[in-house]
Amino acid sequence: MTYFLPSMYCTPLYSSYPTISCPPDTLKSFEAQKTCLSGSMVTTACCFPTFFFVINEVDWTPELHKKFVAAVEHLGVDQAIPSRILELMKVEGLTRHNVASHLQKYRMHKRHILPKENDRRWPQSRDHMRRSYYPHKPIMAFPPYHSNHVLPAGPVYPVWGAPSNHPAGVQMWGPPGYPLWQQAESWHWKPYPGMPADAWGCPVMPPPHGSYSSYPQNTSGFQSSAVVDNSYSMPQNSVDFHPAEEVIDKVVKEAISKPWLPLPLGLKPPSADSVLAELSRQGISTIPPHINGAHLC
DNA sequence: TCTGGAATAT
DNA sequence: GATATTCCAG
Repeated sequence: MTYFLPSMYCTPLYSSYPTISCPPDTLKSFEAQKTCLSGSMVTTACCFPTFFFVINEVDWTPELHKKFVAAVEHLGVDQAIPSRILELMKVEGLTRHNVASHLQKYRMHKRHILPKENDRRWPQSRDHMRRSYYPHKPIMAFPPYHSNHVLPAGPVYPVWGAPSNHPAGVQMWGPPGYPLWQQAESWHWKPYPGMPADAWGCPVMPPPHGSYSSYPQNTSGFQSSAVVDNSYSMPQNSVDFHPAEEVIDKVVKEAISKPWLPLPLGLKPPSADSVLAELSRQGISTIPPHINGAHLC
């Protein structure tokens, strides 16, 4: 899955580092930030002079998974092959490979779960009970913060998270008539490691003492002060809640103004080929020198 | 050459 | 553990 973030999140500082490696902790906290910022999950990111790439990993949200299951059920188990599932799902950006991979897992899960269900039709683990209270991931794409950000005319990223009739913590393996599947404890919505489950879509809240300069530049600090610490609890209905964009802005601006401090965003570059292909797809014919010929991986 | 599916890598 | 990537048979 590919999408862009507004250029404001790509600083000149970043652009001087066509190849950026980051420690796992940084990348992890970057994940946490993205959760706050967009409500979407991805794992690989790269920053270029004018924009910020996030590529390649599909977030199989409950909503997306439901589409997948609906397609599989519609086709029937025997006819459910990646290309046809993809056709039925009608999800822009999703590839046959993505679907094939998910289908593989889906089939493995069915093989693994169904025999168990004969013995225990209504598993009610404590985890499941807790997950039932997880809020929805927010429906939230990046607003155009600045008019000069480099973004395609239309959204190029899928925005999952339409409210469903099911708790967001529940992955629905199987057709709607089979609640036992959606309660399979081995297949569930997972929060980020180190983050409380109810931090999904957690808006970035200001620190209690009101000074943004107290935000550490390293992301573990950012994470602990703004994301993981849910003492800044969000409203009950997180779907309708918008993050404190101005707070995000300030954090980013501070990162720009203090380039000597560690970067707040963990960046892991994609392959040069995928970047060039994406640029081409976006109709960008002029390849910035940072990208063209840069050592990207 | 393309596709699906299993195995393997990340 | 989840997803992507690779490999191979059809």
